[in-house]
Amino acid sequence: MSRDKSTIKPTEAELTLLNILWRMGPATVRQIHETVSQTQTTGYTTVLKILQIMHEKTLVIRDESNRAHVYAPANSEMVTQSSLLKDLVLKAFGGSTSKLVMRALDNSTSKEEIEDIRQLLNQLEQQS
Amino acid sequence: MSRDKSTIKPTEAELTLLNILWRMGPATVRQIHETVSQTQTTGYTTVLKILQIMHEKTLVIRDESNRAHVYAPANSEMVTQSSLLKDLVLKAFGGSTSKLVMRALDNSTSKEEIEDIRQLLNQLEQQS
DNA sequence: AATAAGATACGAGTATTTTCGTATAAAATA
DNA sequence: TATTTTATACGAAAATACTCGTATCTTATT
Repeated sequence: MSRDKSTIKPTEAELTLLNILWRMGPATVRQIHETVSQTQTTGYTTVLKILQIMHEKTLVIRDESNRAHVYAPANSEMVTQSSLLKDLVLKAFGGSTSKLVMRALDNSTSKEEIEDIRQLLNQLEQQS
Repeated sequence: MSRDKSTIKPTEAELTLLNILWRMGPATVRQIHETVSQTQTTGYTTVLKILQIMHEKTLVIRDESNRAHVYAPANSEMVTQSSLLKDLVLKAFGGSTSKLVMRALDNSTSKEEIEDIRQLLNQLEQQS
């Protein structure tokens, strides 16, 4: 049961930091650590280390021109979300995106959300 | 960055075996291993061990009345898919299911799929 | 200039997941 | 009955992910 190394799938800890970077924009380790600390107790050097690993994996880029390096996501939130969805579609939905979509929708979905999705479906139909 | 132990989220290897069980129905280790071997090279005792761990975690149930135990999923494919989606919504879509749905849909979605989803939306609207 | 504060690098410990070899028991077969 | 085949259990190694302490360097402060 080997893993696919071609896909750059962030681990959970990495995804936590990516989420912060998408919200904050480029940030130093200190800034990121402060934000993480609002919801978790994680050491400063732990955050630093994970960012260094993410840099090796090219999940983030960094500006080293100043002493405190400034980290930024290598890929947009959109691209990463799509990648994570693609992975889940393959591993849990037999490759069928529509099955995933239909499973995601349930009676907790609001009228507004339903309307938003309808509009997107209309747009997609026009394009094809 | 600790993990949530309350949620029973299968690991990747575990999900692989669950997929097989959902397709095959209840099966022995040997049967499961044979199926796994069609796409991967994994030892017999590796599959056995993972099933034993899954049994401890109650991801599967098993019938021990015969020498060769018969394993079956503890939860339906539907329940597990929903659980995995919920997890992804929280960790990568800020808790918004509609954002996930809209990201999942793109111009590779076929007309048939679009129509299927439309019908589901109609049904949901009626219920609420 | 000396000291303190703040930064990165890096090794290594811990936890989790995946892997498989070996021991042992039960059943089939010779 | 003896032997071979086929099971499970279990320990532990290997791979991956997460955590942090300490060394070292740079900048700021006294």
